[in-house]
Amino acid sequence: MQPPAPSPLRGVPSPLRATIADVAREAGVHASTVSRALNPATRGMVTEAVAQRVTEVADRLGWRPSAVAAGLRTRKSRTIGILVPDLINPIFPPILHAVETVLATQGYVTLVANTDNDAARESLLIERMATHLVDGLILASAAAGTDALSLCARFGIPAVLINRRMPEGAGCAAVSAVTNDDIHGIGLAVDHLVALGHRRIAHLAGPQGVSTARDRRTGFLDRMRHHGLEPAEITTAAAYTREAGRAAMAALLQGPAGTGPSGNEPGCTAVAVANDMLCLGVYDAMEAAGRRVAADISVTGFNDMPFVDRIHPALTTIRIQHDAMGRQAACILLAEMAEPGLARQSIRLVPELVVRASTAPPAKAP
Amino acid sequence: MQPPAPSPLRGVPSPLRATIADVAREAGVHASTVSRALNPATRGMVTEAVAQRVTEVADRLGWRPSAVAAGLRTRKSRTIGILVPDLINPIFPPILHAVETVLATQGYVTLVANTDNDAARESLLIERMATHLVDGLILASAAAGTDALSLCARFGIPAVLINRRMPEGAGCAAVSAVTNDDIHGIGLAVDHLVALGHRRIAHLAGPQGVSTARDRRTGFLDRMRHHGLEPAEITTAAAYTREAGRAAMAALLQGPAGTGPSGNEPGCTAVAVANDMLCLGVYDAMEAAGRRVAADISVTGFNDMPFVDRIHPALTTIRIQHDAMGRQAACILLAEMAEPGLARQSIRLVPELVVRASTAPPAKAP
DNA sequence: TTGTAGGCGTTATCAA
DNA sequence: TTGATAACGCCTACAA
Repeated sequence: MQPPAPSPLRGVPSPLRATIADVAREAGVHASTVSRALNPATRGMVTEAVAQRVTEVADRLGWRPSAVAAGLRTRKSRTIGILVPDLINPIFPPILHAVETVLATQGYVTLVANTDNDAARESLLIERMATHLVDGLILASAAAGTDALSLCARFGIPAVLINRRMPEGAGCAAVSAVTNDDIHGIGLAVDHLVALGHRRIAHLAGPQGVSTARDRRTGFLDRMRHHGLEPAEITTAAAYTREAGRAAMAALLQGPAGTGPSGNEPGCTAVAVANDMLCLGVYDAMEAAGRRVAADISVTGFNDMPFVDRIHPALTTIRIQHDAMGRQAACILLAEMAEPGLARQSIRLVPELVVRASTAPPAKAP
Repeated sequence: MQPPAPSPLRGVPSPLRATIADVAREAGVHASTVSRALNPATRGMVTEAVAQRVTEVADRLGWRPSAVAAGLRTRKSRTIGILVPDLINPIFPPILHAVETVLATQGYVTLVANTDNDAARESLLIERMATHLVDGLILASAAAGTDALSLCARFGIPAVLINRRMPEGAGCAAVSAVTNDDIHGIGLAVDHLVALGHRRIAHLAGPQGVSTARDRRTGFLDRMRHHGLEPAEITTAAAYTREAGRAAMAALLQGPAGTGPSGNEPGCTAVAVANDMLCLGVYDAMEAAGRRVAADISVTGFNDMPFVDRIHPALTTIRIQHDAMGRQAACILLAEMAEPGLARQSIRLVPELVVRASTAPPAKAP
């Protein structure tokens, strides 16, 4: 009969919000009628007059639906989770933004969580999201050997991989994925360097646990072979971070013993790096070693993440379709949520080369 | 009697997970005993032998707690929400990371949502999070004139503001906040420019809806007055984005009619910009106009966001304490969740000047 | 220490 | 079209 206390003491477990029962009492109808009137999907089952009155009362009492109570019955939350390995990497926010934009049009809200590249944390987050009844999951974090997909299967949560895919024939349940054509992308970098005249080209790879890293490495080797070249060297960074990039490049600059002209020179005139984040560290290492990017050693990145057009020298890199990637993933997820039996699909987006100032013809041998 | 179907068809609303009742039946005890045995907080109320057996059965059946059902009773979720205005701005991820790290130690999981600087979306997200029973909220997005705080109060959700604070005496409920000393920070930039010999200094301000923008503007004016200088010009960018920065700087480069030596010169030799994101646009505009950063016009930023040490010329800026900001906010939130009556606190962190290459003495008049 | 019963707020299935 | 009733899965007085 009373509206809920107007300003409940914070933290006191009193009835904070009006419930359907409150509205029913006040409007003089049964709770189930209120439920029907207030739920857009069932509003048609109720006389317009009743619907109006109920709505009016609900507004007056400040009623809000309890997603928890509704979820307990319906197992739905109109919420989608996104797992990201590392929000600090600027390529993810634009992708997230695209995902959110699409999902918002369908009334879904998006919750992002950071796995920090930690498989245990990833599992915890998936469990937690499952328990909060997310209707679907977008995984930008899943690495091979992770429980992510089996957890999704166990909880019956539709999931779409993004940016990374599971190893072919890994025996795990089929999932849809939206990825880059990483093999093609790194090939563009190699072609560009070769066209500039480089022959001794190194690859600075990322941690091989994820498909992007493996594909870029494979693609590098393939394309070098295509040009009849031996890879000068392949180093693997410990993580996709600036610091790991610096460390890996520092090692590479030492050069394999006896390869360089003076025996202690880097064995390459160009490096195709596995991603832009690593490139920042590569620049750091080169600066520390007194080498000039482009003039001494050409560098290519991957991702065209925001801001790399303004670093110095501006980075030549492979642009991926951030926006399309997010949009496609969201669309596939929506489709699979609507129709769970739908065939899984794997979309591979085509990247393009963006030439800037970090690449140049090799310096003449002294 | 049966464990739940081992591999339930996805999307079919069958009993996906074992419930406490299933475990009880299988273990030959009552459901409430199972509840007590499985809840760490009440496990002591049960014989160790029973606890063991119950746990074992629960594991075997793959039981998972349903946060939804539990939340419906307890109104708790051990989940914290974070609202961010724009994930694409690289200053937020490091702050989020610090928040997550602290909260994770207490067993809380963190869910991030993007408001996109949209008040309506912000309200929707808060409602949605409330309805998902987040135990607390960290708001990096709240602008003046927003419903955020009243929504939190209505739902009884403890909240802490971060990076921004509410206007003093705005009549809104008191909230704790962790911010920068923006007034001091921009003062450091002015001092630095004045020390270099600049007298005609402009300010490129951010949208005045948020406290950071207002404080930096105020601080700029104060400090100029302190030095006995008139501000050369104050332009306000339409948003905290690179593009808005470019547009604002382009306008500023036109110069107020007749101010420059030739009547169409910019009326300043230096610009103190309200944040680093805008600076990227400032660089763009200067490049387009054929002006050199530092050599022609000095530029200072604010935030020391990741990567600005590698743009060209490296940005002189004001470093804020990302990490401390996140940590402090998380700690305050934890304290206020534990003890709702706690006095609100406002922490202001002290920023520092980082001198790089985007500032230099003013060019001699031709 | 364990069992009993009732309820958290909503929706779904009946019957009227 | 509306009302009655029973879940959804868990927690918690209270009683035994």
